[in-house]
Amino acid sequence: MDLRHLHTFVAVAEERSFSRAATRLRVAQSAVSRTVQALERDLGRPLFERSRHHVELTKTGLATLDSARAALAAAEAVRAAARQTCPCALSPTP
Amino acid sequence: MDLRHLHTFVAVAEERSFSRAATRLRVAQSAVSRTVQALERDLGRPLFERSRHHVELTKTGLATLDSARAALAAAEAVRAAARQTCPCALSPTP
DNA sequence: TTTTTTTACGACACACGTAACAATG
DNA sequence: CATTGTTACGTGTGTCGTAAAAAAA
Repeated sequence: MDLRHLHTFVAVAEERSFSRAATRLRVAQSAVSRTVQALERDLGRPLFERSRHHVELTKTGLATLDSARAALAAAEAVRAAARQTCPCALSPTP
Repeated sequence: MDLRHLHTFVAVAEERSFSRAATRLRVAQSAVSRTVQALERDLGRPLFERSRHHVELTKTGLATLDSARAALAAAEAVRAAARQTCPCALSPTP
């Protein structure tokens, strides 16, 4: 499980398009395709129904989307928690 | 930000030792050391106070630990949500 | 000396971009 | 023909394990 995978998954789900997601993420379409494949392999379920000209979420994709967003938010929260400590922190334990 | 980094961080924090964390995670100590370094570099803050014979959390490390656990749990929740859909799911949209 | 963390080195896996393919409208 | 998603290939970055180094009890 990789946060980058989830980020890509959410982008494709929101854009309903691999190519638009690629544009948004500023990577090549092939990278998006492979990343989603990797996540689907990891979860053991297809996340999208690829019909040549439009992309649709599977049931699994739909059920997973919210928790994927939550996981990304949780990761952001980690960064926020670290930043929240005093500007340039060591803890001298005085 | 990488979930593997967080996993390693939590292990070291719980064991208060790089070497015991390495044993628990079944990797070499050097890998643990480098992974924690990478996370600290990513967050821009030291997470541990290394005194040769014992490891202690910095303020940042302490403030970050809970959210790190939460992020790992959120990632697990993604997997659970995917598994929760019917045994071997496609969505035939009938 | 034993135990701890860090650094150097070589090997392997993963992800990227470019480019070529396949398929639909 | 234009657009969309996938696959092939070469390249670079990251991570691993082993091994050596540095420091303290």
